[in-house]
Amino acid sequence: MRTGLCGEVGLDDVGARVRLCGWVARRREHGEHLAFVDLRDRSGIVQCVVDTSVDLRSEYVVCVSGVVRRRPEGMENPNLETGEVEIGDCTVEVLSVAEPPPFLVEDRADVEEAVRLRHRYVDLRRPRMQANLRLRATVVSAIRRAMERQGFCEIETPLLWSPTPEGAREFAVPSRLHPGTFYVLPQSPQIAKQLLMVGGVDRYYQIARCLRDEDLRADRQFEFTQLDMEASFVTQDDVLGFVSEAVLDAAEAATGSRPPAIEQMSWAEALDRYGTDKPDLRIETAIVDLGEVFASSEVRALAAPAVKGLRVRGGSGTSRAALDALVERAKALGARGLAWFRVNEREGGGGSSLDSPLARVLSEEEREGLLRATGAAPGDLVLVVADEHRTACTVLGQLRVELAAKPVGEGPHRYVWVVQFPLFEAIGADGHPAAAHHPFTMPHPDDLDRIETDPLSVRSQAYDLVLNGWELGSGSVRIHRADVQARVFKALGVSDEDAESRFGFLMNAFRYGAPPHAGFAFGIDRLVAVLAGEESIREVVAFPKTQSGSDPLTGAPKPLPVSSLAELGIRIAGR
RNA sequence: GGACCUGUGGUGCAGCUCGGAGUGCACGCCGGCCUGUCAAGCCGGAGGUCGCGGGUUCAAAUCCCGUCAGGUCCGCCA
Repeated sequence: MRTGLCGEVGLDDVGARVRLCGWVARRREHGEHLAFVDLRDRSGIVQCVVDTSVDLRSEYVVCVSGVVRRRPEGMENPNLETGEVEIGDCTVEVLSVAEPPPFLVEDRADVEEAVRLRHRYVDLRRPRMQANLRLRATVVSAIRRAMERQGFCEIETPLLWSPTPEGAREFAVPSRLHPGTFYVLPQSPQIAKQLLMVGGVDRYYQIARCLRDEDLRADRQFEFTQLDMEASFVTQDDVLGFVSEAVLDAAEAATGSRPPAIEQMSWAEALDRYGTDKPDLRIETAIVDLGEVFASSEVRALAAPAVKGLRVRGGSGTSRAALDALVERAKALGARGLAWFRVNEREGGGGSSLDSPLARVLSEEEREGLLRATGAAPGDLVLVVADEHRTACTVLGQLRVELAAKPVGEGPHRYVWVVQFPLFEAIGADGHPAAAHHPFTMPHPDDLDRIETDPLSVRSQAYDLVLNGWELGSGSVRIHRADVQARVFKALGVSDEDAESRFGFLMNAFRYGAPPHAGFAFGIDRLVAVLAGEESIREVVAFPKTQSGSDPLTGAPKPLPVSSLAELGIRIAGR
């Protein structure tokens, strides 16, 4: 039907007769017998010179036949990829007429989300969305090739799975053949892939759809896509290598340049220096320890298990009102308080002076120590939190991001592996710690003997992949030994009966010869969003849900007819 | 479950503090003019349940309460 794509016509084609199909993006008419029609398809836009009288409106679908010619001197359009040529001697066939679109099909049109989603098929015609969808395909393709090259085997796992309440809320699917019982849609293929390892698959991967019935966010949809992988007879470093290869290949395919090898950082260091387990390394400043500086301080506000500081470059101009707001913000984040120091040029030059309510009560050594430790210079602002170690770090970490946050599309892509997560999180109301990753995560071999005596100090062999402050994914070396698993379950307060009813089939499988195995999963939507410079993964999903989980295009979710409910053995409460 | 922002012709906004006739801007749309435009230009025109419901008031887009929708975030997301 066509000889090529609109966006690919160039000087090489001058003189060629072409047939192009697409949508009428714009038309500029000059009297009855001259019109410039911008024809758009997925590849871009090309100008067609139409000198016959045809009624062409926005978004009509047309087929244009004509001859590629160089534009007359001075008539080139440098803003257009195809701006040096145009299609002349055009005959136009209208394939489909169109009503005026609900909004302009152009990138610069800023339209409310609900309107875009209701007419997503129009929205998707915009160059930005076309580029995002194709970028996503490029990324997925590169990942597949990297995994295949490394000997991984793509295997599909069931969408209709067994309820194994474990963390995220699951979507339930009623069984028609067994009324009153349910399948669930998988939060991830976690257990299935571990069964595959027992099944001798050795190296599994899947571009897997995962479903979690949790509240939505800019970086969270009910359905999302992960590169899910698992391998047997491998170490943590092997897994990091496999995934790095896939991610770097994908980044290279997407951006044209290969990022440097992905660095590693311990979870403890991430907390200490960035106050979070997903540090945004584009922001230069890190949190510094001021414990020594204020070790013997007389200032009561700074007496605490930990004193941490953050330099805010160029922040000395921050107004008193804004500083008060920062203090309030720090308190809202859980800190006892927040001390601030505006760093100014010392009167008469030479050195720095501190402007702060605390400046007078600090000793000379403390003032100098503060400046030295933070590296602050005149023009900067220094924020200090004295509190429990974790609180001091997380509060300053949050302020660091809020004060210096960069748009997703700005700056380099800084990948980092965060390793050596703790095995357990804080003791819960039931007197037991919670699994930081999941209950099948292998403890760090050096920490095995502390599972019972000091569980919170036990490190795990779990790891996260972080990109510019976005958690892309996580994984771990799994427990394959029944004795270790039993100890971890015991520490978590999971009874034998509990373990049997929730994970019995996995534990059973392990009795028949479980290889040591480890794996990882990362969110492709998030990776693509960052690579595309988009703030929300909705921009890289063809048909996303709104924040309240509805789809303005289809109207989902909707009630089912009573007859359907009856067949499923379901009665809606309160009717 | 909670906090905040937004909702005004098809689209994006202004108007809202301090109530006084649906007032304005840009784009789009319709008609006319126009043979080198390219976010074409010029002239003319149409298009509104100010999200919805209630309250206050002589009078509500504007103030108050509720509610719905979209967004950002907290909780949640092993």
